[in-house]
Amino acid sequence: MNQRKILVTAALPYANGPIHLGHLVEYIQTDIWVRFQKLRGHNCLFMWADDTHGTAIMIRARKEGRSEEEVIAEANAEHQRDFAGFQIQYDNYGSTHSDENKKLCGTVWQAIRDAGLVKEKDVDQLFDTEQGTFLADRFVRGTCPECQAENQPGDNCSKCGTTYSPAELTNPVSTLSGSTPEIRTAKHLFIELEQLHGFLEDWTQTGEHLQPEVANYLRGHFLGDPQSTEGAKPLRDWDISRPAPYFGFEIPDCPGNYWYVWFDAPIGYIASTQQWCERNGDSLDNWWKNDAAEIHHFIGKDITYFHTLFWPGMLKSAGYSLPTKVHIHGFLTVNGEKMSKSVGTAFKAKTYLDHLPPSALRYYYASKLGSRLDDIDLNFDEFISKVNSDLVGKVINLASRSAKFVKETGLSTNYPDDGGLFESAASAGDEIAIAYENCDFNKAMRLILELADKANPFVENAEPWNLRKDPAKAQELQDVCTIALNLFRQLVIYLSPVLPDLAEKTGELLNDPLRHWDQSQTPLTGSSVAKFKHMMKRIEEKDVKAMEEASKIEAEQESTQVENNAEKFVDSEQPMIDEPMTEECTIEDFMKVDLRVARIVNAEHVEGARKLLRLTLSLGGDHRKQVFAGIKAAYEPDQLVGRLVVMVANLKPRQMKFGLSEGMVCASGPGGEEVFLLTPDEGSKPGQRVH
RNA sequence: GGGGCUGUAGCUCAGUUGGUUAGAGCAGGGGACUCAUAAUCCCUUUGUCGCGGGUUCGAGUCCUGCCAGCCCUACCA
Repeated sequence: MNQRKILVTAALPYANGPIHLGHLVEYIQTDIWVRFQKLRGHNCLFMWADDTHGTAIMIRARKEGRSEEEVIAEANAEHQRDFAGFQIQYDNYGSTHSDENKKLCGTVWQAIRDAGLVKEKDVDQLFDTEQGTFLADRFVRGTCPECQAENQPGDNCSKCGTTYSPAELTNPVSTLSGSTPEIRTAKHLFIELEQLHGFLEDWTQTGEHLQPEVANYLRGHFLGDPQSTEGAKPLRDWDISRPAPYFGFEIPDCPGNYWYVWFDAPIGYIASTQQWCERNGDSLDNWWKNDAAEIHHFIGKDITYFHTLFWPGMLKSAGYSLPTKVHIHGFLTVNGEKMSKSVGTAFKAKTYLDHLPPSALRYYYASKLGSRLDDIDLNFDEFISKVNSDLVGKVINLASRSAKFVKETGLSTNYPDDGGLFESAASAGDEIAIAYENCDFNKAMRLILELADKANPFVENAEPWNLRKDPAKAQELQDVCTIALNLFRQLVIYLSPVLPDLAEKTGELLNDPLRHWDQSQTPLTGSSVAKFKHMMKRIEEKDVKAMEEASKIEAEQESTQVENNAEKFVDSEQPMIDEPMTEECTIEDFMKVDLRVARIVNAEHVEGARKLLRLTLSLGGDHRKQVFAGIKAAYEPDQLVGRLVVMVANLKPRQMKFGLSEGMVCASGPGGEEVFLLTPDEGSKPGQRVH
């Protein structure tokens, strides 16, 4: 067999959230396919990375008060932890926020420029003045201009279905700050994809690279049919830039503008490969500019057009290899329903692993996954019965019912006559391999289980438990068990892309590691047999219930947080109207004000004062400040003693009627009873400066 | 609104270029066995192939209309 060079990618997980069982459909599918190719002896690489750019990450970092780099580093670690937990094995895990990626983006960009595909257009977009950012549609809500329904999303009305641009909304509100955004015009860069129409028509419609329903979808929706009466439809220009602020890479020849996340994300596939090449002394062109190397992308149907139109267009323009195949899968439903975070059916990878073994899900997905785009359903009753009856009851049962009879003797030195069982299972290998190759994993599993269904009756008829009672039949007993264990081993080799763990344990049991598909074609003889240990536990309903329960609790906790956030979003605009924004100041201006954390060590009423309390503030050590604060109506002195506040420490002391005030305590609110002191978060210490 | 995909036994699905009485696993029923993680083996019940038209000697399979579900609908991802 010729050794193929195969480069595989899965969609890049977005660094803004945890991995859940829906993601894992794809990642497990990809991993199985990669493991299968490696098992067949091909030179196969799985190149992967986190997708790190875009508004969502930027907003999240702001909310959490840390840098984007911190957010994505944490996500990266969590993601890789989850993948390890599910035995997903990749050759490199990079990040789209890497030097390699930045450079490659520049190269691809230049090529696209040189090809004359880039043009500039002005775009009207809503701008959140409070957050200082342009708003993507999903960060805007407002009243539908058509039917007046309130609180509608930025792109179309959920009541009447009208589509519009966010700028057309009546009373638009930014969901980030609750403020009213204004329309601003900004320059955007576009790629004129239509110039590549002919190429994309050819590439998508050859039938080689895409599943037929995907090709139909693209033709029906984007490309049009040149043969039809309506003819081809022009492809729209692709808006490839975002004005600052944006978390991403700044476009070198267009300062102040950044590549849209979907531009740099797929280039991350190449960047990840480059990291691998540098580590392993290989050249990038060997993989991405080499007709002898195949490139396979695994993605979900939601990101079809990025990978089947824009991406091939980019690759073509930049002179890289085009995808050999884009494998597109459907979504996961849970017990027949769409996954839902709020109901708690979007099970996190970690939650699953806390209660259930990874192999079970890997096998269950494999038994459901086909080469088409149908959604697959995770039904827990079926999950339990499939794993238990197929794997434990049928496959592993072969070993557990025969291994201990040959623990002393090992396997027979010559493979006995098994009535052609091994031979016919060996020849079924080709069909199973084809099913794997075509991503028809469900078919592969069906074929393998058919073999198991033939192996068990063999043991049944041979009755090794009776043979062992008669010392004269020792040889026969060893032969029967040699056959049973070889049939078992053969099944495990076929299953090993799905169940690497089982393959490992089987290798140990029979003292012969399973490394290559071809080992399924020759019986193993004369090998010693180790003491049999359970290779996989039956799934118990209580474990599934425990996981469901844990997930529900997580969902409830999160939804409380979301509600709290939602309240912020309906905030009144009144404060901003009452006190409009002051003029811009520089960082230097700000730094003149020395804000410090202080502890109120004493608070008392001031005789004769209507509004003031006398506070004694400690900045640590002997540093004390006396401050008269106009908060008498809002706070009782007793409530204040001991708590931390923020004060202006270098304010010029001011002689007041009742004494010298040596600073100010920070508070918000219009005054009177509505005064709210600022409180530093736990952990801050008196005397620390606020930056 | 437009488009894609799906609809076969209680459940999950196979059904190749249209060709005899439509299949498998699980679940259900009956029996056997006891080596094995209450595992295994044998036998067995179940279908208006979403609905209605059409093409054909013949349709689960092709065409068409309808119904239902899922998904997509480009400066949203």
